[in-house]
Amino acid sequence: MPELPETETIARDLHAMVVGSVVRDVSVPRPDVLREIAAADLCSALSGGRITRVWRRAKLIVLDLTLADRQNSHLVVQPRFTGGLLVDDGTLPTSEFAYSCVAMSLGDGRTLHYRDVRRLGTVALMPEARFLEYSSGLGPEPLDQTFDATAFSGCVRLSHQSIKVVLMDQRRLAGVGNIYANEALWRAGIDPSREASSLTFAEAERLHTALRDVLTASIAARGTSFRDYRDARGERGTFVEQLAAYGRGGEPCPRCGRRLVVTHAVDGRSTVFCPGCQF
DNA sequence: AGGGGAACCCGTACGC
DNA sequence: TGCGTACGGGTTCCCC
Repeated sequence: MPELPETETIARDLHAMVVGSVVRDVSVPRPDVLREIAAADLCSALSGGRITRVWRRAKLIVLDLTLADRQNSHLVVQPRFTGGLLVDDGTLPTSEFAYSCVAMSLGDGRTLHYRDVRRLGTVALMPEARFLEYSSGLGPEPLDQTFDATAFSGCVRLSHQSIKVVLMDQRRLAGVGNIYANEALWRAGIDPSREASSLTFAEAERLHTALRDVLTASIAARGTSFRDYRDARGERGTFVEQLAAYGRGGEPCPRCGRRLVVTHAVDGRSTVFCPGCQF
């Protein structure tokens, strides 16, 4: 379940590890993870390409490539629940790659794997124009310098849906999933089931700060490893220790001591909130 | 238009 | 014990 902080961690690590590398050849043991391109076309397109940057957009890991035909293209990886990118320098046990879906051998002998146990994650190769079109369908980045409380209020308070659903709507706001929606709402003291348009500007301002704070703190802790998530080195993030609400249903609220409630009534997903101090 | 529901996939947990 | 089945989870697509 990598959301923004986990994806950011993977992208930063991976950038340091593979930027400048040339892709030698590609195999696709499980082609059903591919989108927008067939396996044979992916292999021929990537071979001889150079990785110029690895970065994050929303919950996506984006590998910028200059291909052998000099076209700029983007390998867009969406890990969903169990997907991840792993670099094998020859020292990792082969059991780690039992679920490899796409394997790219690099010029220096290492191999970059997209690994995904349940294969709900996806990998797509997008030419520049297609990537821009795709990215433009996603909302603004919550940690962008220019994304202030006014901008946040603007993209959130127009909706008649619940504020939690709106926070997780990738077209309105990029990168927020169930964990950080729950946490931000707890930090801001706002009931997840509130209609988004009912928030005052002051409440939106509070939620904006809470969201940015929780995302920033989680990136500093290298993300939340709740179940499956591992970073590009196969290691867990430690932010799970700092979660106040998510995964803590039934425990006392760290702020007011009332018992945290779990409900599925808001959006069919697990929602945890404090009935004592979230209004 | 915007919202609801199904499909995607398989390890895990649970029931018999 | 061994088999069968329900479940979860984000995004996309289809339909209303």
